[in-house]
Amino acid sequence: MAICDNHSHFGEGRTTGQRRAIAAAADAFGSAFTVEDLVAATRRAAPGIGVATVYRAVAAMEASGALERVGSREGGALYARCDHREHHHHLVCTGCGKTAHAPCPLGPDAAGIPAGQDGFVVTSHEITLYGLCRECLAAKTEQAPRRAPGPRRD
Amino acid sequence: MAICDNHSHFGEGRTTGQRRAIAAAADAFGSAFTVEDLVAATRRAAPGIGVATVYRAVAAMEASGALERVGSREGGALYARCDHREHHHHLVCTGCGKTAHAPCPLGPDAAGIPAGQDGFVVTSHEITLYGLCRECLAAKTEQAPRRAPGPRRD
DNA sequence: ATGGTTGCAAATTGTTTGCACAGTA
DNA sequence: TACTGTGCAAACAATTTGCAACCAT
Repeated sequence: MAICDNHSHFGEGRTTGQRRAIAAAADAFGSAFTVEDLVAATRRAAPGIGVATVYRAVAAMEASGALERVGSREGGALYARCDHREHHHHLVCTGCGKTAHAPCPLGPDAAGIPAGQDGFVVTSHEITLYGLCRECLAAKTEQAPRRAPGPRRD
Repeated sequence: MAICDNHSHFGEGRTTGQRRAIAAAADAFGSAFTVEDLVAATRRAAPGIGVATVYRAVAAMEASGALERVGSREGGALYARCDHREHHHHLVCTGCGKTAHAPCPLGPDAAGIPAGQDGFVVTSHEITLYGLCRECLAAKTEQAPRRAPGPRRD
């Protein structure tokens, strides 16, 4: 799958300057970002861009698999660049929000899922690993342990 | 842990009629529910209860571990009764929203997490299993496959 | 020319908060 | 009596949508 046609981040849509700017801004992030972040970043290249446009672009990118929702941070959804290559999950740094991809700890094709529980048939799963990236870990150990933006269940 | 004192669902709080009604309503659910659902259910026993009260009660119950957020459904958080006994996860039926507990597929104390990825140190994880409960599975197989409220990433 | 895209602002919606009053401990 | 919990409504914040102008194709 992943009918990754010629169109870079958006599935079908037209290639406009704004969309290009949004895609570029998204690519530039090395960590997860909120729509708000993306708007701010995009505006550095396309000053007058509207929030709605970014929301619509994000929806399109998510639909085409160029973006993935990796959780949420205090009322705002977190996204990360990510080409739907194959089944994988995300590591999210609770310190800075940086994300990394992680192989599925359940195995190749999600084998190992304790199915049958109460007659349930598991069809899919969702895993998010929280932790600290190298930098945040270093910062944390050399200073007094501070409160981190704890894992949000969303 | 789970300093489950005499106070049933709320940690410290006082025992009021409303809170009792809310707790009872929460207990009555066999599946995950949104705050909206809970408000509706509670109102059958305590007609005049306010939304804010329920939100506050939900927050208290979540804090005390009597309730757990198990995802979100189209803009609304999903909760489920759940006493924080030990580390576990949830099975959510994509057909009806029913939930069940599931042991952690990663093992007793989350061993098996592919840590070290990019210098990350994994401190916690979050897993939600989606699938179909016995009833929904039966309903699905005997009829034409219908679209289910697909797993929301939150 | 055609239809998707954009901006702006208004509208929605889920959730929180301020405040005066009621009820528990 | 001293607070905590409750209701109501206003406040908020994230996200969506209507609509006219705009621009790839």
